[in-house]
Amino acid sequence: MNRKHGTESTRPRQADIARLAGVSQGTVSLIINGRASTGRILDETRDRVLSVAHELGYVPDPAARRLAGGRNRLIGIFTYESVFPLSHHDFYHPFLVGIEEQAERHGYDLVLFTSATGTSGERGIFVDGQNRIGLADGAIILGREMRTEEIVSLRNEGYPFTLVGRRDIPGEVPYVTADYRRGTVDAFAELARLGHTHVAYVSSSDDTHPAHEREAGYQEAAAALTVVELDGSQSADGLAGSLAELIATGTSAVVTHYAETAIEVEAALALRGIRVPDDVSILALNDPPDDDPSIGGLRIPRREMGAMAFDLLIDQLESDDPEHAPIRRVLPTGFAAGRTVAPLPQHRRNA
Amino acid sequence: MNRKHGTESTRPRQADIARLAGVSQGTVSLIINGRASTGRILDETRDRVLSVAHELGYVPDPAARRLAGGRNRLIGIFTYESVFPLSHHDFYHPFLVGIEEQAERHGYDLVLFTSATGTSGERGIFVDGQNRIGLADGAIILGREMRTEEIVSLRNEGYPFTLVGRRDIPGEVPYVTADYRRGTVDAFAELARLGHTHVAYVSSSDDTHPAHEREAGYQEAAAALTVVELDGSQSADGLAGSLAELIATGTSAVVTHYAETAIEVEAALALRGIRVPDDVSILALNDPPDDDPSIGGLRIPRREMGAMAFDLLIDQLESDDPEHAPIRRVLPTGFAAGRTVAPLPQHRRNA
DNA sequence: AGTAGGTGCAAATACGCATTTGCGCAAATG
DNA sequence: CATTTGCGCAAATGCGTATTTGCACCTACT
Repeated sequence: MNRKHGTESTRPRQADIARLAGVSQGTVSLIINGRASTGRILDETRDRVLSVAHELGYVPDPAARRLAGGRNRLIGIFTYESVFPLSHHDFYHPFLVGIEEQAERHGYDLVLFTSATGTSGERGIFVDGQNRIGLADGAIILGREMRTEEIVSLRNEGYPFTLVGRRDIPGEVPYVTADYRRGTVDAFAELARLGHTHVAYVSSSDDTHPAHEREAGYQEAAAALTVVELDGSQSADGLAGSLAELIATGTSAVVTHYAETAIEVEAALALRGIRVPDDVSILALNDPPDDDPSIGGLRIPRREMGAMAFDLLIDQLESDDPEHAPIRRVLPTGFAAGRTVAPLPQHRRNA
Repeated sequence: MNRKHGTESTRPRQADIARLAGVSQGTVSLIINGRASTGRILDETRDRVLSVAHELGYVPDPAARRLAGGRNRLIGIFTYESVFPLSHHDFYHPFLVGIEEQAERHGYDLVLFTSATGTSGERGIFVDGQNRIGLADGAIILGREMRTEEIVSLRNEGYPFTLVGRRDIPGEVPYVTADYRRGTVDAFAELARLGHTHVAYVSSSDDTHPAHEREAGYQEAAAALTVVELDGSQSADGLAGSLAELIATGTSAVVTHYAETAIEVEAALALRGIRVPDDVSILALNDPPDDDPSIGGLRIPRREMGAMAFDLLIDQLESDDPEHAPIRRVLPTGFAAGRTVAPLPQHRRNA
C-alpha cells in the first residue's frame, strides 16, 4: 500500500543491503546476527556486507524480528498509572533507576507502553481486546494498582513478565517485593534497643499486601513491648489528642504505616507543644515522601527491587526450560532513624 | 529456533478463527478491525466470526500488526546520560512527563535506548558503528550534553528526530527550546517594574546555547538599568563581598545565571547580615533545583517543551512531504518571584 | 436473453526478518 | 577419470496480520 517513490527515505532493509553487496537477503541476516559461522560465509563477504549495512545505517526492525520467531531485546515497562506522574514522581523513579541500570548492563532497550490507553481512557494490558505489550520479549509490571484478571490472562498466554510488589494473584506469578513484615519487626526491635518500652501503633485500613504484612509484623513484634493501638482512620489532630495523653503516661514512640501520617501527626503534636524526637520518637513503616526525606523508619529498596525484577525476567527469557518455576524475591528493607527517631531520653527512663 | 513450548496451547491466530468460522483469514482481519463495511461483509458473517474470535480468546499479535503496518509506532528517547539519573532526576522528569502525555494521546509507545552503551562504556547514538536508535520511527534527543557529529550523521541518514534545547548544529535540525533571551529581558523588566534601578549581574562562562541567549538578553536589557557585571567564576563568598559593597551604594537586586549560584550567594550574604529579599532581591535565569524551589527567576516550561518536541516529531513522521522543512519552536519562559524577589523597599527608594 | 452492475467473500500479496534447504562448483578421494 | 565431499551462498519458506485484487454468483435493466 505504501510504496512511495525512490526518493522516499525509508529505513534500509536487509534486502537493500543484499542488493548493494551483491548477496541474498538471507545471507545478510546470517551475517547481521553473527551466524556467519553457521552459514559458512567468507570473511570477505561478511566484511563487505557489514560495511554496506553500516553505510546505510541499517537497524533491524524489532517487529519483524519478533514475528520471525526471534527475540528483539526489548523489555517492556507497564504501569496502570502514568509512568511519569506529575505528583509523586518519586514513587516509580527508584524502580526505573534500577531497571535502567540492568537493562544497560544486559544490552536491552526499554519500552514504555504509553499506547496502552483505550478509547475509554483506561490504561490496561489488554485494550479493546488487544494485547498491547506483546511487542517486547517480556515486561515488568509496576504500580500500586493492578488488574488481577489481566495478569492472569497474561500468564495464561505464556507471556513472560515480572511483578514488582507482590500481589495475590490466583496461581503463581514471578514477583519482587520487599519484606515488610520483617522490616516492621526490625523497626520495633530498633525502638526497643533505643530504650522505648511503651509504643503507640497507628495502623491503616488498607487492603493491600504491604499493609497486611506490616500488620503481621506488628502482631509478631507487639509481644515484646507494651503497645497501644490507635485508629489510623481518624484525623491527625484526633490522633495527636490521644497521643498526648499516652505520652503523658509513658508512651515514648509512635509507629505509623505511612510517612504522610507521621508527618501530619508530628505537626499536630507540635501544636500541642510536644516535640519530636525529644518528647516522642516517630517512625513510619514506609518510605518518606520527596519533600520530607528525614522521617525515620523503613526504607524500601526500590532501586534494588527494580534491578532484581529485571534480572528475574531475563532469567525467564533465557531459561530454556519451559516449566521454569516462577521465581520470587523478597528483599530486605532498610532502616533510617532520620530526624524523628532517638533513644529514649534519660529523664523519661522511669516514667 | 524457538518452537513454542509444546504444552502451551499456542495463541489462536486469525487463521484459526477463519477455519472455524468457515471464512478466509483476510475476512477475519477485516472484521476484527471493523473494516467490515469496507469489505462488504454480511452482518451474519461478522457476528459468527466475532463470536468464534471471542470463544478462542483471540488477541492480535502486535508484532505482526506493526510489520504489516509499515511503521512500528515507537518513538525513541535518547539521552547521553542516564534517562533516570540518580542525582538531578528533576532535570529530565518534566520533559518526560510532557512526552509521555503526548505519546499516550497519539497512541505511540516510547523506547528508552538503554542498550546504547558501547564496549567503551560510552553512550552514543552510534555505537560500534551501529545506529542504535533506528529501531524507533523517530526519536527525541534530550540532554545538556550532545555530540554534534552524531546529530549531523543522523540528519544525513534522513532519520526523523527532534532536539530538545537548541544546539548549534551545522545545517538545520528540528528543535524545541525556551526563549532564554526574551525571558532574560523580561526578568530585568520585572525588576525595573518593581522599582529596582541598580542591578548586579553575575554571568556564567558556559559556552552553551542558553548561556549565550541569556547573555544576549542581558545586553539588550542592560541599557534600561544601571548594571554592574560581576565575574561568576569566583567563589560565592567572593561574590558576596563585592555585592555587599554594591548593596551599600544602592544596588538592590542581583541576577545570576544559575539558581545554584543564587542560593550560594544568598547564604553567603546572610553571613554578612544581608537579608533576602529585604535588603536585596535575588533572581536566577534558570529553574530552581528540587530542594529549593522558591528561588525567584525564570521558569523553563520543560513539560511543554517535551510535549512540543513529540508533536514536532509526529509532524515529520506523518507528513508525506519528504522535503518537510525542519520545524522549530521557541517557547516562552515563565517567571516566579519566589521568596527572593520583592519590590524595592520604601526606605531605599532614594538611595 | 444478454449484458451491466453489484455483492460477499476467497485468494494473493506484502511487511522485514530468521531459518532451512538445495544447488553449483571445486577440491578431494578412490 | 568417475565420484564423493565440502563449501559458499541463493532461494524458498514461514511468522501473523492488513490490504488489495479477483472471482463467482446474483440482480436489474435493456
